[in-house]
Amino acid sequence: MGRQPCCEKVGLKKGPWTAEEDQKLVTFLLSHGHCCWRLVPKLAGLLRCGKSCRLRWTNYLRPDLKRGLLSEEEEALVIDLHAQLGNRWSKIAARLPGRTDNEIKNHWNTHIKKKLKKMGIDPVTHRPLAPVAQPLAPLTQQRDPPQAREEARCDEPSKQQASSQGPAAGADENEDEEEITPASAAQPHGAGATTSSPASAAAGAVSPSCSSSSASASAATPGTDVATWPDPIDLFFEVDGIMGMDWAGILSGCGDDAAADIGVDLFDQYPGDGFDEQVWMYTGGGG
DNA sequence: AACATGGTCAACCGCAGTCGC
DNA sequence: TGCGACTGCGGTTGACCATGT
Repeated sequence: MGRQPCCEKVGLKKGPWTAEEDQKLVTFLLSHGHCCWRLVPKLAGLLRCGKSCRLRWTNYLRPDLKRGLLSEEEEALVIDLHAQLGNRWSKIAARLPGRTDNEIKNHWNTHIKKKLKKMGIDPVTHRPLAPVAQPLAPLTQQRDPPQAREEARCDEPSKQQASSQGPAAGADENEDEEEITPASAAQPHGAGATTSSPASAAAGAVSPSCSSSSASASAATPGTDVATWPDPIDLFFEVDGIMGMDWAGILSGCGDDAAADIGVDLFDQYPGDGFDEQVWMYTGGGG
């Protein structure tokens, strides 16, 4: 007994959004907010399903979105959070103001994953890929310093993710929130300040971070020790001279293009007059 | 200059969780 | 308490663009 589709698919448009559709959706949402996504397309005069509208809004039209490449701090944070949370992109995205889960997921799959692999790190487990230069020694031979234990611990969430995401992801939702709360609390959504501090905050206040060099490790997971594994994030940014890239330039050059691509400057239409991003975010969320 | 290949990103699909009746 | 509807999430796909041959 299958579920009903989220909307009547007959006659509904699919595929890339046009500038006109974007404009309709933004105009509607900015003036009405969204009470329930199912009604949005009808009320906004769009031949799309609500789900599609929500996605478009969430991933592309939201005023608080940053566009462009992730900064190195953001990448570091993503790696760090991924080590803790696994593929829970929405959770990770929640720690990066202005970034969407889709964007982070894409960035992970296209950039970070490759870099990690190139470095010989398993992007899933954040551990060295098995039979490379330094095969894992038997546990009894591992003499892991605290730092190594921290990194080893990063394996836990990933393994849960890989093996049994369901229970881990579902039942522990609140626990996760609490666990990482220090980081998230320091980063209200839309704050726009993306620095490395959340990562280190998470690292220090929460569970040991993969990127952190702080020695707070206590409960290493037996069997996951990696004796002399370098800090993955430090290593990551040494690869391909990423550190040397002109991130600021890249970032500054990207934002406008995205808007130009859709042929409409969304927020030219909604100048400061009556438009407050912060307020709008809550308007949209609250319905 | 044309074609082939690879990379990136936006969007869709299906599942799971939550909420209301 | 059970059922159905809605929302959100993560995985996957397909189109577009850039680069290499």
